[in-house]
Amino acid sequence: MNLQLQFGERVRELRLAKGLSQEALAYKAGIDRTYMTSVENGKRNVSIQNVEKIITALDISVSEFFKSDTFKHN
Amino acid sequence: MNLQLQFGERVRELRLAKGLSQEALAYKAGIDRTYMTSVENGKRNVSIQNVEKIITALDISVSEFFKSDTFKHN
DNA sequence: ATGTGACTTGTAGTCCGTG
DNA sequence: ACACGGACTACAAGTCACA
Repeated sequence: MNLQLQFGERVRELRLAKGLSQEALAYKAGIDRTYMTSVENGKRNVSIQNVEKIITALDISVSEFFKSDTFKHN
Repeated sequence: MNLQLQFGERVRELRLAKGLSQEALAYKAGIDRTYMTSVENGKRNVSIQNVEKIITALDISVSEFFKSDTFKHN
């Protein structure tokens, strides 16, 4: 069960690429700052609604978000 | 909030392509049969761990699962 | 600006049925 | 085979004090 971890890593990667702080991204996504921290660190079993909020806040499509090699292995 | 709906549709699409029943897929994924029904119908805010379980049961990578045009719009 | 532990409330997810 | 409902338990959502 590590999609949870991979998701967090990918969020961090894209967030940093955009030069945003966790706080700024959390605000954009409409979720709590400390919640964003634990999501990025793979500590939360995020729901698909929050997944959508976060991906949207990253200004990327769901398809692009999961295009990374990280998600290519079964 | 419609990633939830799109996810369900995509699950159904791939499940039917594999000729599986909801019951068979649910069993493979290790989740409840009645739950799979409501997931496919977009009625549930699925957690990322169950997303992973379902995608894995479909014998597809996460990246391939979300490659569909359904997930390309922001 | 990031991370953690602890906590309450709402709902995810299960299990029993029905048509 | 699929969809739905009621009753239940497990756990995610959401927030806070603190470092």
